[in-house]
Amino acid sequence: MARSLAPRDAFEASDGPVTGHGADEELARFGKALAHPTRVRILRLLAAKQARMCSHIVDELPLAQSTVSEHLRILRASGLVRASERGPRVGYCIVTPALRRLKQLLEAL
Amino acid sequence: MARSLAPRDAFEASDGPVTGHGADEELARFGKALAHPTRVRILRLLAAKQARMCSHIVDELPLAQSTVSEHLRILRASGLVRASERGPRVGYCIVTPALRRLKQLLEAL
DNA sequence: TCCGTGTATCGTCAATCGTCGATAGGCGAT
DNA sequence: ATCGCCTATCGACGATTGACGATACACGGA
Repeated sequence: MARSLAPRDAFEASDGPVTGHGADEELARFGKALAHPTRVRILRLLAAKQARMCSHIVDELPLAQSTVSEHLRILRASGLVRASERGPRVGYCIVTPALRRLKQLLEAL
Repeated sequence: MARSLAPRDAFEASDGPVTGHGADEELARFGKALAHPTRVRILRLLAAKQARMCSHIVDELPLAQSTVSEHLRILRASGLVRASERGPRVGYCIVTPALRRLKQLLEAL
């Protein structure tokens, strides 16, 4: 199942090379995060700080809570999004260095 | 099957808005193209002009010709890659405006 | 303590992906 | 016209995704 992919919050915004096999994998991970319109939408909501909690996002989208949670998991796994630790009131936010890293990787294309 | 996704060479490097539903779809399409390490690798090969023909790429990768062809199809469908038409000797290349558009969409995040 | 709120995970299902080998089709050269 | 090279498509397969509802889990408050 999909949930086995990333038990916890995932990767660093590695500062390594922008080409080569490692960079290919890294860029592909980011690409995967962006590869669904819903996830792009969620990123925008987080970037605009129009949402912080999962429930806020659920309110904005025509999707079940579990589905949104799953998209958030994928975003976390990519490193683009971070959950400000646990409890029922989890605050999500964009990981700015990761976003910068993504742009950097893309520049190398 | 996967081939039903894009019969022909695909989308323009639209110059439209960088936010909103349309932009979400557009960015997701680019994301999908980047979402596999092999496709990133192929993009690099094309960008470096180390490859032009499908067969060149097949030589560089441990994959069957049909698999590479499929990845190229997906890249074409995203608009990031273009096939310079005609014949058994198809030359592939990066579509620079599309790449620029991708970076532009990403900047809006 | 028990309740309510907010998230994550599970189990399931249909759809899509990534891969291959086989095969079809186009064009240049013989 | 026929042969060979190059690419696209087909059909199959196991794996993964995206979606849901149900359920388990964690914490703050009554």
